[in-house]
Amino acid sequence: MATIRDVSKIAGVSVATVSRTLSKPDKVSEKTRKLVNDAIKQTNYKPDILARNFRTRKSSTIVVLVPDIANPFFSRVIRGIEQTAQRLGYAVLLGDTQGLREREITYANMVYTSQADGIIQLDCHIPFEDKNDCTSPIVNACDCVRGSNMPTVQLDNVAAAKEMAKHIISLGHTDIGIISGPENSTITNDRLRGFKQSLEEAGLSYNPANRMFGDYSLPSGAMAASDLLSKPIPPTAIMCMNDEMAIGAIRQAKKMGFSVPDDISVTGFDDISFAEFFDPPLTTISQPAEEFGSNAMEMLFDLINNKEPESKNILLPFNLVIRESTGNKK
Amino acid sequence: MATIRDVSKIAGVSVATVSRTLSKPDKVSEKTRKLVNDAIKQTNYKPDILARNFRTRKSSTIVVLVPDIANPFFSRVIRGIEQTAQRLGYAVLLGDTQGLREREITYANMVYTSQADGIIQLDCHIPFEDKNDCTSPIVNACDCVRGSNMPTVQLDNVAAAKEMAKHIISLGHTDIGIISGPENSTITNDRLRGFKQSLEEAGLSYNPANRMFGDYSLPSGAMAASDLLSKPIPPTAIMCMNDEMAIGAIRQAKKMGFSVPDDISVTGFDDISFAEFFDPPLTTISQPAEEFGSNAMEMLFDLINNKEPESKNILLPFNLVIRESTGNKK
DNA sequence: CTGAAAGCGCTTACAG
DNA sequence: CTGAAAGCGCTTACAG
Repeated sequence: MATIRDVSKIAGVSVATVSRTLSKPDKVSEKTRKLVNDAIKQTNYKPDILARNFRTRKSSTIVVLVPDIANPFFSRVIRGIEQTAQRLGYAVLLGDTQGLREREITYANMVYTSQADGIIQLDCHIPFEDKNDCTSPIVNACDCVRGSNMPTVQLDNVAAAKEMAKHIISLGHTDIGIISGPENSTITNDRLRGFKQSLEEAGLSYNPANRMFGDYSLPSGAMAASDLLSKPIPPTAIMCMNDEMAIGAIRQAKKMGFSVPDDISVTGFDDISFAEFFDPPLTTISQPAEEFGSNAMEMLFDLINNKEPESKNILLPFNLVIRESTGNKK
Repeated sequence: MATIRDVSKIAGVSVATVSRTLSKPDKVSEKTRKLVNDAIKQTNYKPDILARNFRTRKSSTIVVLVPDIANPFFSRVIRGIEQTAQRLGYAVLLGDTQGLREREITYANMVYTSQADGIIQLDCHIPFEDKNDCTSPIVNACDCVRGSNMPTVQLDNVAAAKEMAKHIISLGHTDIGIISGPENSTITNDRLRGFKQSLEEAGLSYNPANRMFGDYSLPSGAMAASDLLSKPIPPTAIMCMNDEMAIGAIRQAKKMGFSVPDDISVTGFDDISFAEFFDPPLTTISQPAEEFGSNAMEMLFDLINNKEPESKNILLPFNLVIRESTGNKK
């Protein structure tokens, strides 16, 4: 591979001039610029970005910590990150953490080792050994740590769950099951809170026995639904904290001979592409997945470059999408 | 941040010795080793990997070119890549190309600029300006370019499609629609070939009017099915080239009043997690998605390190999974 | 086993 | 507008 030195020799100028021609062409005379560009073409020179990054002390790379890349919602978030990163001149390193603290720390350490300039964390953990030492540029998106000083991009999960519960209650349901995510997730807690608020406003009481735990996967939704529907008097509606669990729940309900929504209404969350194509199409909360990514990346860009972001706590809009998996209580 | 120089001063040794303590501790006396390690702890020294990479002329990073990261099959492949890369000491850069040649080239160029040591391409394109100049370490996985000299990891798509078609034919279907991927894809062509082979072996003729084109998305499957089922005499079975299109097709069939599989059998390909939970559960071909990734990464590792890979053309096993979306012709 | 020294390919004040 | 020179933080022959 040709280096900047090879180019400078052929062009008959110094390496500084070649460098300048590349980075600040207006600071170079037209004549010299042509000389250099010709030499670049002749040698098929490509600047060594690794050397440049090393010299300028920035990697122009960010690392994204994602608990599960195969989750369709996160995939879309990452797509949003990648597109914006590309536009802003950053490369994206993939850190599939499986939610493991050890892997989160390993990947987050890349900032200390100059391999990355910043971090986007999609899980509700602080990915540092010392939780008080969040000195790295980091944005916490999607499921966010409550009360940390990390900047966030999130949904108003309380309000969204509240609106969903309200919709269910408006259909006449009073005995409502809930399939929630794992207990230590901020998203889970917020959505549960919204659910409870709607119950309360409707004068209904929250029955902890109606709450089942899943892990956001299809089978976990099916298992939870099985428990709920095996009760002597099963609930007439189930609110699920994501679409996968809702799809698993509906599948299980059908298997057990329940009709959806005639016997039981089921709702999801996220509005993944499959939601609309499922039978019945899922009533759910749509979220602008790509925007989580693009907003997080833009904010991180400001943080890395010591600009004050417009906002350090972005709340993205949601939308209740009513389809056919919910119906009036019979 | 502390540098290797800071550590060396505190430990009272040369930087070379600090470097050695890190990379070849057995070449350093126990006493010195302790001195150095203490100094490392005291200064909280973290080696600058960017500098190390620059110095050793390798980035320990690979870039993966994926047409669509939100595709559930590719997500799993990438998960396999990431896990194996991590194990082998490589970081993974994400190149969401949207199938665009321009973006493929941009990302593939990272090898020339020292930002990456190798490439995994998941699409059937040669991602270089000059298609004959595949000098970069590259592995072509999933949808592979036919007749290029890039090493490959793929499925025997001809055999898989053949087996699927055989299954459909064995149920008595003779008028079979096919919803295929885009025309220029190797996967598409191979699967079509397998389909035709089974027809031929069964003495059936291939009817080009029964072939619809999709783009592997849910809506495209629905649209294609709509065309197929609007025919005066619609086919009694539809073979789809992936699960999303099959799910879209079933959804559309149901909308149009067809029962699946009673009126029409529908098959998918990939066995994504939703396939099993759909109604009816999808008859499909399962592929070991993560293994595409791990095999590709292992092969790329050998290529990067100038070891001869065990095989340069890996064929992964598939499995016909018969569920309830296929049934006997009535 | 250890250290002095060269050097990886760039960028960037500085001087002219 | 241009060049000489320093230097980013490491690694690695080489010599002892």
